[in-house]
Amino acid sequence: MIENYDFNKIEKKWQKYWQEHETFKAINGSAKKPYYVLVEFPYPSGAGLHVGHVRSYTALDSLARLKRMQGYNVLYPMGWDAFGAPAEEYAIKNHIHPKIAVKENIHNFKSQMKSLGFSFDWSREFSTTDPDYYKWTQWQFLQFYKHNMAYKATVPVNWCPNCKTVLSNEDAAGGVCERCKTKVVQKEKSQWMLRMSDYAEDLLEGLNDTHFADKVKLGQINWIGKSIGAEVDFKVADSDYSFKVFTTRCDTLYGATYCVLAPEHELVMKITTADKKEEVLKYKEECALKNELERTDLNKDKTGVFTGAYAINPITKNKIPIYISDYVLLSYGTGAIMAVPAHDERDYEFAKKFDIPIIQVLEEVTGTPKENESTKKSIVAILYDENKDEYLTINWHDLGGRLFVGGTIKDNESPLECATREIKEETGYINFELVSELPKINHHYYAYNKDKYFNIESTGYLFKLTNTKKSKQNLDKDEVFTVEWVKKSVIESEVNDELHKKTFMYAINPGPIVADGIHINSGILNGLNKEDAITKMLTYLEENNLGKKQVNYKMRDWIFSRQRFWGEPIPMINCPNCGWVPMNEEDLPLLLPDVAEYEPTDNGDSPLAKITDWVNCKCPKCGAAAKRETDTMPNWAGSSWYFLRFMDPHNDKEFASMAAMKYWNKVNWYNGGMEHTARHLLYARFWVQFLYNIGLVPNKEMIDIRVSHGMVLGDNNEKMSKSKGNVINPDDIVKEYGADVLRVYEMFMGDYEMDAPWSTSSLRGCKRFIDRIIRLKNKVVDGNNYTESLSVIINKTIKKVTDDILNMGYNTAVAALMILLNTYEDQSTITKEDYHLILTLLNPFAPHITEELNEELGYKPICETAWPVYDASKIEEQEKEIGVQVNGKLRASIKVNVNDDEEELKNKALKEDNVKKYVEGKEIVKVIAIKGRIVNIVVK
RNA sequence: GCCCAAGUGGCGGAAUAGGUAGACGCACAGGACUUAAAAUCCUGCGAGAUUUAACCCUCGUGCCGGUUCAAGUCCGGCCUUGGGCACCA
Repeated sequence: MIENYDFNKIEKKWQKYWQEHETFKAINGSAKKPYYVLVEFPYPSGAGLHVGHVRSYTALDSLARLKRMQGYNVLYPMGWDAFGAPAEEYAIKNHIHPKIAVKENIHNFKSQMKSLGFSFDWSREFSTTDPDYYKWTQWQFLQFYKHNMAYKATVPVNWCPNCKTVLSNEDAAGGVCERCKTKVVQKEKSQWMLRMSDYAEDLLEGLNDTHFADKVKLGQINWIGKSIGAEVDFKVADSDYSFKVFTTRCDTLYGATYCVLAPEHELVMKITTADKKEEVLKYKEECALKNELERTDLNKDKTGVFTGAYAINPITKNKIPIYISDYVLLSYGTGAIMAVPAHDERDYEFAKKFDIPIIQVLEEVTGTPKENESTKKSIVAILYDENKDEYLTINWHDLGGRLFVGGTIKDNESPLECATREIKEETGYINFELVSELPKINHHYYAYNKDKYFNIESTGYLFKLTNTKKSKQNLDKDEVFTVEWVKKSVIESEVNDELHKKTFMYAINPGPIVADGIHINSGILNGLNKEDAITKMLTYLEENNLGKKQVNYKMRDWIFSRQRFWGEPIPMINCPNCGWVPMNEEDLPLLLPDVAEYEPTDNGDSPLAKITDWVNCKCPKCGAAAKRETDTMPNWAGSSWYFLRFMDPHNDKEFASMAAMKYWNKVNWYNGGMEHTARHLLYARFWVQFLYNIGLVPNKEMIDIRVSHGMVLGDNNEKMSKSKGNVINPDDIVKEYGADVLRVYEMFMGDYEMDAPWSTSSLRGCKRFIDRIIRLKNKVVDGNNYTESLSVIINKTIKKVTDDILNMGYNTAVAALMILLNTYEDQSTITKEDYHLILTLLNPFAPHITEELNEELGYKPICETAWPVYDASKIEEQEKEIGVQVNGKLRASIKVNVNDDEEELKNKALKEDNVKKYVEGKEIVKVIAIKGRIVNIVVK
């Protein structure tokens, strides 16, 4: 660094100052307004702090510092989410208790964080692995249990037969064991579950009380997976059996041409006819052998078997076949579906394979409906030449562009006859055969030659040319076009008519119609759109006792057991007399034992199961010899409520006092990684809502704003990893460039919410920026006011930086400060106040050097002064330069007063030579003049 | 396959409501200072045509269309990349 500025010394000096003055200590119950800034606490890995951590911690640090200077009592805490697999694996390898490795890692992380000058309130620090903390995690589990929200159930887990261990879904990715690549199998295990699905609707509705980013909300919504639909009763023909199906598309009931039961459905063997028994049994066995991963992996090709039985479609009364297939899951809905192949991807695929009828009951709509339309039926015929890979088109040139053969169906003519006739008449081709009839389309258009609006039902056909022989065309005299064979690409770019475009899409891309439209072949629903038809059908079903409205969710209960050592022990005891008994609350915490072996057991039980003197205990209820639960809690548990503990971290009577939680009220701003916006956030919200319902927290939602940051990638645009050799260690950067430069660079590197690659030369640019800030001191002269000529830009910059920090526009905030610096540098001198201002605005990003320079000016520390307020009246510029366009093209720019009216702007614009050049000799059709923005002159 | 996000100079990225595209920074080039280098300062920097020069002109925000006086921004379709989900009826 330049001159006498040793940034290492300066940074240490101010970090010491903040520590000694408890500058960042949050005070519970302070009269100041509370503001709670939270960034996800890290897992303290052995690799140390990542430059990605620095990005989000700096961003929220700038927010915390700004809010503090605005007079808020800011809580910006930090802690450690230290349970989890890596520490456990390290322990297995080295026979060291994971808590020792965790302690070292925390120490390392903390000193790294301190070197970066984050304004955390370290007095509130804790780790999820502290007994004082996990005591309360266990206590809360007991509350779940006591309110019948925790229960044991047998569920399948991923099991590696080679490692003899239970695998998480992440470790079993792709159906093979992460470590030994052995095929993972499913194994049934009894596990603790939390009744999270009971909260599905609350978790969905609760989103309305939050200000999460839209994409975060969407993630929550998708995970919960609510679908509103109907449960419809289907009778089995010639029997007393019936079954229910769940459907979100009861409007397509007229198109239901078969039913499918899950192979495990209890009705399957009861309805299967004698001749099909063997085949059905065989299929059921095949399915039972597949694990879930295989069942979903094999989704390329549909499989299934006909049961021999038929169901009665409750609305058409038609007999439709009942199949079994593993594409229907027993665990969702009723384990049975009605299949509508015309309007569902999976049903379409299945029907094609098993040759089941496909009935279209909904037409897509193209064009715009108008009043007083005439109706008619017509065709669009696409003729394909396999040899040339080309399609036959009719080019109307300026009259109507490129189209396929089309025409109106005459009386006493079928659509197919019409299509055949039209191809012959319009193009002369006579030898072709039908490939497929395409779905019908409801099309609205305007016919110029007849000056009339039409609403037509168009049927599409795809034909294949068999030979190129032609007869004479038979054309009306207004049919002036050329017949052209063209490639697919030409059609995609030149056929603009919506009807013909869509017909072509159906031809080359056959499949079900899942879009909205209007119903056909649908009795009482004909003419209705999807939404109205669903409503009408629901009413009809309910009135006729055929079914009812039903809501389903994808979200399941939370599997809460892990067969692992390094997690919170689940405080439950299994007594031979009393069954599962919760531990007494006063006996918590249930500590993890101090042992030296952490290998999982051969049967998949947690390593804790081997520690007999830990396992064996007395039943709290009857005193009999009993055994502890040996499973531990998932990593998600401790992180589901840590933000509450930060509000009152040293409380030994409660997990946090109601008074403390009421004071802080909510986490105002919560930042974390994209990968946690779905599950962690959902678990945390579920946990909070439960605590709220039993009266232990003040709000149903304890997090107000949630945003997520982008990753810092390596300079090769790939994720940083040791193996790719693109890892940047923040320590190295702090040592060479200083914490302030690193912080400013990470804020400046790009859009905060997006991934951004590391660039060391860009980092150097930020060093230059800081150096220039230091050198700027040479221009400072006495003066307690802003330099008058700088007033506008100063006030603008205050506004920009303030707004940007509050809206995550960190990169543009830094850019605004660079612009201010450039302007300062153009001056021969600046006042102390000018200088103090830029230091203050830069302080949230570069807190050390700005404090140092500010101290040299003789001001009191920035962290103890108020954030500057801009003067709105000084921001408005009276004079402005705006563009002048002629026919939408920029031709000049003019200086205007912001209050100039339309007439004034027009006059000024027309005085410009270059504007005159384009206007002269032409008629001015229209002038669009918008105050202080733009003038556009339209000429003819 | 479905859902979401993104695609703008050599690069990272700007562009509150559709209103002068390319702010700010990097890299690069030329110049100043220096014996020299580094550092620093000044100038230029989307592509192309034209010109002594300036102005000016044409094109340009992944591709093809559309709406509009005006489109990076809105609408329809397509392509590519990244992320999430995985037969959820």
